Amino acid sequence: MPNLTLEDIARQAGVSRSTVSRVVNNHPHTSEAVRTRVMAVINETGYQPNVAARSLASQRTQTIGLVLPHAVSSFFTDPYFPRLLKGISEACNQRDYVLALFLITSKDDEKNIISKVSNRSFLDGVLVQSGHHGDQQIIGRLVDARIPQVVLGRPYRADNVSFVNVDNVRGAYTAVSHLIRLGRRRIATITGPLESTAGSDRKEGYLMALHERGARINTNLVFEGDFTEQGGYYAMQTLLHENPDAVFAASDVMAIGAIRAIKENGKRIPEDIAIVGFDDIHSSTITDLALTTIRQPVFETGVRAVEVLIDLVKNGIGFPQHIILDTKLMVRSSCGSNS
Amino acid sequence: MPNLTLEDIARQAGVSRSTVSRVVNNHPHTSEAVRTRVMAVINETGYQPNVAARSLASQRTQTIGLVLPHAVSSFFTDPYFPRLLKGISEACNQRDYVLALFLITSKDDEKNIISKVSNRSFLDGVLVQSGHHGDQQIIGRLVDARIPQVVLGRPYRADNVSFVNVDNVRGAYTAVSHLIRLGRRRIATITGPLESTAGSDRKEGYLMALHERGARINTNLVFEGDFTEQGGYYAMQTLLHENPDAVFAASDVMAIGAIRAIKENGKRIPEDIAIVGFDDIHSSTITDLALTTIRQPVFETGVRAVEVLIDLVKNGIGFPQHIILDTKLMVRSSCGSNS
DNA sequence: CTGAAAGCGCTTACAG
DNA sequence: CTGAAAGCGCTTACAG
Repeated sequence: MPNLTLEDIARQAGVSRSTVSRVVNNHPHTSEAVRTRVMAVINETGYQPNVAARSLASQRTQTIGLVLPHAVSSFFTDPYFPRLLKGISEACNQRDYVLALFLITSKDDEKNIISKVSNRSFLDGVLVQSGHHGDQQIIGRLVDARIPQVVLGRPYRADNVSFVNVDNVRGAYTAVSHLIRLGRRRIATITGPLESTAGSDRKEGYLMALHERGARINTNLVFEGDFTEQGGYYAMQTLLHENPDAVFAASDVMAIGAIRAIKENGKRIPEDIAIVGFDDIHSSTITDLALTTIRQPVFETGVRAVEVLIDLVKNGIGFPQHIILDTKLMVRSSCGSNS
Repeated sequence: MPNLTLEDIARQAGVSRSTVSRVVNNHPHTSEAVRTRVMAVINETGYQPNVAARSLASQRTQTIGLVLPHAVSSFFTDPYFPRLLKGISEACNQRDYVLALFLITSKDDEKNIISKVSNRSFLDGVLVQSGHHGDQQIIGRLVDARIPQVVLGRPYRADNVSFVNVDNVRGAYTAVSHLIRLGRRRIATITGPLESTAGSDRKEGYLMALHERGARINTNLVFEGDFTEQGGYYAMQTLLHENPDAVFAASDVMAIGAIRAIKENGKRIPEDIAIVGFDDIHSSTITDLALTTIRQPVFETGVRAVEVLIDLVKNGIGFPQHIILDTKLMVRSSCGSNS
């Protein structure tokens, strides 16, 4: 069967091409009679509009891109990405946008993808997962190309760019304040990579909470992790030498590693060491211990980012929008209760 | 800046539109002199061809779709998908194809996505993750629409459709044979969902190995899981009543759950119960125990699927291609050594 | 509410 | 090796 065109449908329905186009696109001013006649022919024939022709004429592609720069290594281990992807994907479906995915895994990829993604005729807008210095390049290119973009996470230089982020500072602050309220005094932290904004923001929250109670910071209680279980495990092994009575791990995955180290060391949780994580990944890997943690709205981050992006696409880039979503302390048994 | 067109470049380079097009697309018959002149103008101006116009004229989109039907729930917990995605994504980048992602998370999504994906003008081809009965619908629609497609996994009805799969039967057979060789006699299995082809194929491998040694099957030693850690945990709790001396878990994630149940029960691994998994997810979550497992080439599955798909796109659908990749037994400490 | 017509920016035989 | 020209299949002011 040859591909059907608007022209074919028009002929069969006895109207003009323009009219069929209006029906297909739900334009307001079409008479009920004509509309039903045309729809009948469309359903009968299974006509589907040509996407390229439509984009060419309308200068819209109804497609947005998602760029994951430099194959964020945690992409493969952290449940963060699947949840984010689900939010983005559902939001796109609902608004009738298609999602194009770009995983940057090498320098070659990067060049290629940057030039593809900055072609205005290709995508209506793009979402960039960010939080590392290296991401500035792609963000800058998109700004120069005047392509609507929304950054997921906090970019290093936030001016001129819209982003949707979670309040990492406040989340970490809340976690550590909780430990302080419970009477813990030697509170350690396993940070994320400090060159990432999520890592450094959560560390800042930790410091803020300690400063607030007027404590001096013991730098031996601060250890940089990498958002992996393995990293959490090693970090905790080192921190154990300092005899902490609590730990704030900047991700649940690292908390799981830390717990393993603590147990191997023969200490009890929460009696000897209380622990709080960050993410609320619902990991059943640790159901023998309910982990107190900071829940962050990952799914919602994806949805909001798509909403903002589509707004920029439709109404122009204008002023950058900065959306900061709240986190929530989930109290469970891993840090005990007031003593 | 107004968007540049071929016409603009042609004018500046003093050649025709056709010639610029040939240079841009690396067509063979263009003189070196003209080529360099045109390229100079292109680089100077930053010209990028209009994607829609190109698709419309060439009837190619250079885009392939990846459909994940019914939000395979393990998408959010199993490291399988990120690895698959990486393989697919890298292969696409290298061949200059763009990847459009479709997560089906609801019935509404499904309708929408099926009709979008079966529009010939939209995608050059599509990859469908499969292994459930429900996936037949979308596969059928794509066959009807004569859109090149490759199924990831084994579809229920394999005729007429190309697929790339892992040899699940043989993998499971190898795992269980290994346990038999080690002298284990009460070998249990935690299967995947039996309505999935991966689940039932791996169960078949288990049965094959036992039949081969002439054993009767004890159905109490077979328990259906769901590829989650939680599911593995519960399955193992039940199986423990049967006093098995070995378990074959149809996924590493389930094996992790099973290990938890075994330890809670006070049994030793591998002395009391040997365990073999499937996947080789390199989970550091269980580094206190090195898990013997069947490695499956997930990344390569993605790459091969893209290769086959692009072949179908370029050379016509023709006869369906069935590619079955080998697995490999990774012997570690969780099932001990010969006794 | 509907139609005729211009235009979106490419590719690709067809000549030469 | 290069150019003129047809054609890909839509959308969208502009009239009426």
